[in-house]
Amino acid sequence: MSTSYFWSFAVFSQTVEYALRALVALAAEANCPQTTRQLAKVTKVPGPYLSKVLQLLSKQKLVEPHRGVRGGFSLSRPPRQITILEAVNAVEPIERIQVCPLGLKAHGKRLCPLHKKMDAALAEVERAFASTTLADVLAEPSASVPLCPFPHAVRA
Amino acid sequence: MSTSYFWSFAVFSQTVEYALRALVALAAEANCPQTTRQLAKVTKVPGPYLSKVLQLLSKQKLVEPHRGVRGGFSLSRPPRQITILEAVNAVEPIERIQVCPLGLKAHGKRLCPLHKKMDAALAEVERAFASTTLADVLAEPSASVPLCPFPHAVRA
DNA sequence: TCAATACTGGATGTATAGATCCAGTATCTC
DNA sequence: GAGATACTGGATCTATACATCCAGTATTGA
Repeated sequence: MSTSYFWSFAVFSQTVEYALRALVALAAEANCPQTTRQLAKVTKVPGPYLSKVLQLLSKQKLVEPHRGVRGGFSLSRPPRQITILEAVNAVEPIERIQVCPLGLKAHGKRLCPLHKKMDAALAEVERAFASTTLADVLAEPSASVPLCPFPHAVRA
Repeated sequence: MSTSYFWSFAVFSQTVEYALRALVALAAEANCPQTTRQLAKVTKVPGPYLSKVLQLLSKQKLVEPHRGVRGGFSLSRPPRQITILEAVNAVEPIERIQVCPLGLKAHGKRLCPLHKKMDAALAEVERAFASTTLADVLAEPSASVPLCPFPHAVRA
C-alpha cells in the first residue's frame, strides 16, 4: 500500500539487489576470494544479511565458499557465464503467471487479458535478465564515470 | 530472502495486483457504480483492504466514490483513457533509479553499469504499462476463454 | 425527516522480508 | 597441533506490506 509512499514500485527486491551487488563485486576481482566482511563494505550491504544471501548463491553454485584464513567467496564460473537471471533466480525465483491468481479453475489454463499482459511484462524482464551476464554489467563501453565502485578492471 | 521460496520474484506487489483487478472489474461494468463489497467478491480481494486500495485510486482521481444507497465506485474516465501505468503509480509509484543505491556522491548522477541495466529493465516495464489501457486489457481479441471473470462485455 | 446504505479515516493486528546474533565447524598458516 | 580466520545454520529481532475493525459522515429514497 504505502499511503505515505515510503516504499515504491520496484522491479527488484532488496535481497535481489544485494545479490547482484555481491556478484558484481566478486566479478570485479575474479581472482582472489573476498570475505563476507570485505564484500559487505564494498557493496554497503549489512554484513550478517549479506552472509545469508551468499549462502543462497552458494547453494545455487554461483559462488564458492572458501573457509579458513585467506578464505572468502569467489565466483564458481567466469563472469561471462553467469547471467543476471541466474542470480535473481538464486535468491527469488521468477515465477511466471501460470494460472489465474483468482484461483478459478475454469476453462483450462488460459489467462484473462489482464494477467496475460502482466505475464508478458514479466517475460520481458526475464528475457532481459537472461541475456545479460555479469561480464556485460562490468563492461563500461561508453566510459561514463560509474557512480558505484564496482567496475574495477577485471584482472586477467 | 525466502529460503523456503514461499515468496518469489514478482513484478507486481499484491496491492498493485488488487488495484488492477478492481479497475478492470469497474471497467467491465463502466456504467453502474459497484460497491466495495461487490468488487471484493468479484476480484477476490479482502474487502477491508480493497477499501483502502480504492481510496488510493480515488485520491488519484482514477475512480469516483458515490456515497449512500446505490453508491459505490465508478471509473472517473472511460477505460480507454486509463493506463496501467496510472493505476500502478496510484498505489505504488514507479521510481526510476536516479542515483546510485549505494549512496555514493561521486561523479554527478551517472549510474554504474549494474544499475543502468536495472533501470533499463524498469524503463521497459514502465513503457509497457504506459502503452496499455484498461480497454486494452478488457479487449479479448483471440477470444481465448478467460480464466478470470473480469472481461464481461463492456456495456454501451 | 428517518433509516438504510456506503464511503472515510484512524487505530490496530498479522505475516513476511529484511537484519542480527552466536555457537559450531572447517580450513589455513605457522 | 594450536590458534586464528571465516563460513554455516539455527534462533531471534525489527520494519513494513498486508489486512482488519469500527466509529463517523455523507447520500439516497421513501
